[in-house]
Amino acid sequence: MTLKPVPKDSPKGESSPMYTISGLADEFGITPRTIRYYEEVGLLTSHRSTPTSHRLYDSRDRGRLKLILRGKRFGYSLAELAEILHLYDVDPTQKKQIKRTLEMGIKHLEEINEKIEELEELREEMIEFALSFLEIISEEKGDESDEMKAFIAGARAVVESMHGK
Amino acid sequence: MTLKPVPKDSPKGESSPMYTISGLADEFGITPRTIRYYEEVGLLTSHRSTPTSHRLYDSRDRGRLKLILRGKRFGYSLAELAEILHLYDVDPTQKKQIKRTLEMGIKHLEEINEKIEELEELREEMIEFALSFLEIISEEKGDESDEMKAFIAGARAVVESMHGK
DNA sequence: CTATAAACTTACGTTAACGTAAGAATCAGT
DNA sequence: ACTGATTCTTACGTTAACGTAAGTTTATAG
Ligand SMILES: [Zn+2]
Ligand SMILES: [Zn+2]
Ligand SMILES: [Zn+2]
Ligand SMILES: [Zn+2]
Repeated sequence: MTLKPVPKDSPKGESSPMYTISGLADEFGITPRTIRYYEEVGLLTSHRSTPTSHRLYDSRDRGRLKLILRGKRFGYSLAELAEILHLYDVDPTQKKQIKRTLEMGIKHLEEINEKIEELEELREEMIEFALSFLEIISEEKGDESDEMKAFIAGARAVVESMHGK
Repeated sequence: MTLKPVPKDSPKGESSPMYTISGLADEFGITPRTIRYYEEVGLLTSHRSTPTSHRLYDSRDRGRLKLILRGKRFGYSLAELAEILHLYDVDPTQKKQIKRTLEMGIKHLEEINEKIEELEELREEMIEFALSFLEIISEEKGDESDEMKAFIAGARAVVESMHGK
């Protein structure tokens, strides 16, 4: 009988969970190269026992990576993300940085609010269009099969349920 | 006295408003090159009197451009946008395309819904962080000027007002 | 009609964000 | 200690989405 397999991403002696580079890559559907690149441009950090050993990541690094990937999905460039994530790096005891950090943070929050509003507008537009599309093809009722009619009715129900939030 | 200046983007004899390429570019804060590029890759169309004359755009083209730019701001690639905007090109009398078009449209709508949820999560995370940040610097009350105190109070009010939607 | 201003085509240049390949080093299991 | 799987560094390659420059053509105002 072999030893209980230790979870690959939680090396034994450690107190907090640690992640390998390919562990994170697999989890987030990216490649190790991407993670190394983020470190290369100063967006992410890793921890090594010796300067030549393999990279390890703690849950804080993991959270930061998650934020980076999330930001990317909303069209932020890595440069913008570096600016935004700066908020998470500031030492709250350094009075000098506080004001600017808060200003930037609030500015970014307002940008996010605008983005949410715009996304909701986009959804509304698409919904309006889909509904008018459904309207048009319903008026052309003729050689439509029962299956097609059912499909159209189903589609209309789905779209309607999204309408008005 | 000169003639009443005709709006640059509404050539005289036309019934519906027409836009020039730089008119649209200025309006949306992009360059003519970008608009030509979108046409080059088949995302946008223009209308010309002769094959060599200047490009003109109607309000439908303008709306489409607006959608493209909006999509870009949410991280969609031009290829993805081409797929999404396909919904607007389909002939509703072509039974064959209807089903697939509706399926794609609903799929994209669901993606947008997920994006909105994710964006709201991101906002909540940032708000939580900002609040804890404000908490920390408030506990270190010592050599803070009145101006700084007021600033911090103001920031907290702003962030609080965003909290919980 | 002429002179600018805009727009056109063509084509090469640029940048961000990785991909990919090669060879060396490190780690994990036996 | 051996071995196969991972990871490492280095470095050149790639792609999307335009930027930019040059020379030409088309529109518009006087
Ligand atoms: Zn860390
Ligand atoms: Zn509506
Ligand atoms: Zn048109
Ligand atoms: Zn909360």
